[in-house]
Amino acid sequence: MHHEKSRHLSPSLLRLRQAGYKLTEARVVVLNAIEQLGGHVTSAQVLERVSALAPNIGRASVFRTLDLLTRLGIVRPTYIDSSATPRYVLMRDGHHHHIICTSCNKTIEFEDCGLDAIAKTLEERLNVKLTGHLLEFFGVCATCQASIPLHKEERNNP
Amino acid sequence: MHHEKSRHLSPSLLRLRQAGYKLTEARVVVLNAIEQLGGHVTSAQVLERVSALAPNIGRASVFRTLDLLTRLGIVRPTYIDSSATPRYVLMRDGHHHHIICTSCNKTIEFEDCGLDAIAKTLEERLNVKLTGHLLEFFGVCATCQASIPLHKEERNNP
DNA sequence: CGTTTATTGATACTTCGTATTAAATTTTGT
DNA sequence: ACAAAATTTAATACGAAGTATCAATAAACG
Ligand SMILES: [Mn+2]
Ligand SMILES: [Mn+2]
Ligand SMILES: [Zn+2]
Ligand SMILES: [Zn+2]
Repeated sequence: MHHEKSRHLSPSLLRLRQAGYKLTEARVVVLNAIEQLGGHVTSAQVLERVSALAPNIGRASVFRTLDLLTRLGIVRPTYIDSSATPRYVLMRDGHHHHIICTSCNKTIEFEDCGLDAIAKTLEERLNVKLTGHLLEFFGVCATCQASIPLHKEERNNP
Repeated sequence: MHHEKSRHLSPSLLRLRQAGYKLTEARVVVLNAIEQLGGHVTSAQVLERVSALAPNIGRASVFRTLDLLTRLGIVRPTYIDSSATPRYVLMRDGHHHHIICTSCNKTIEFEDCGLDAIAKTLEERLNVKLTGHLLEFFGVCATCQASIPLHKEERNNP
């Protein structure tokens, strides 16, 4: 990470630097890993990919970086299936929206959210400064609706 | 949990039973714990409260129940501060909305969300059946805006 | 009641994330 | 380009959160 030109930095790296954090190899590689993997990624996936890209990077640094990225709103942890470990998802321009199928745990991303109006209202009403949001819908995807009921809750309703 | 009358059941317990699950002591007590605690609660808090209410209930049952409640959409895990363990929040009628202050991690709940329109659109466009949603805004609360900048990102911007 | 079946409690275990600290890197200023 | 100052890191050992297992129990339902 020696003497790199700032015009070649990804938006995320730029934000990191503008927030006053050093642009270290660990941070750059973690971000690369997340971007390469795409979508919702677990820390385990990030760890694996990072050590493929740069085996020297320590496990603690990966967790530290995930934490930092979260605090800066670059990334957001989300709970998809079991009560286990979170999935991290890149926040594009402060926005992220998806639907989680409660039957198969598939996530469906979508782009449009009419949230700017509400955001503005909240900012005025509560005196807060909003920088991003996560919107999750829960429900049953088309495939799962079509398939034979697999789940007890559906079995018992004839 | 013997022979209880269904008219005295909380909405959550009703949902549990209508989904075909047995109304066990562990489940009832975990739900009581969550409702007593209120707001965003960690599994540790639930464990503690549960063992105060009914010391015989095993730790695994608490986690199993949190899992089940999540799958049924009665409760939703949310990530507030560190990258550690999730906080569970009760979904009231399928809705939950809050603002998380990225500076002090305080959460501000709010009621109104104009999401029914978008929900309907998505249902039609994607053929999904939606049952609930979580909406989180990120930003800086009034108090933190007023206070002297504590964070590096602010220190470095004169 | 008694039968059927889901669920539990106890415990041992795995795994994820963290604390610690000396060493290495990044930044900045000359 | 270089060195000083400050942050960040890698390595490792550690702790705590959640899980697998399974015999024992309790809910549901007639
Ligand atoms: Mn949006
Ligand atoms: Mn809502
Ligand atoms: Zn599905
Ligand atoms: Zn705040």
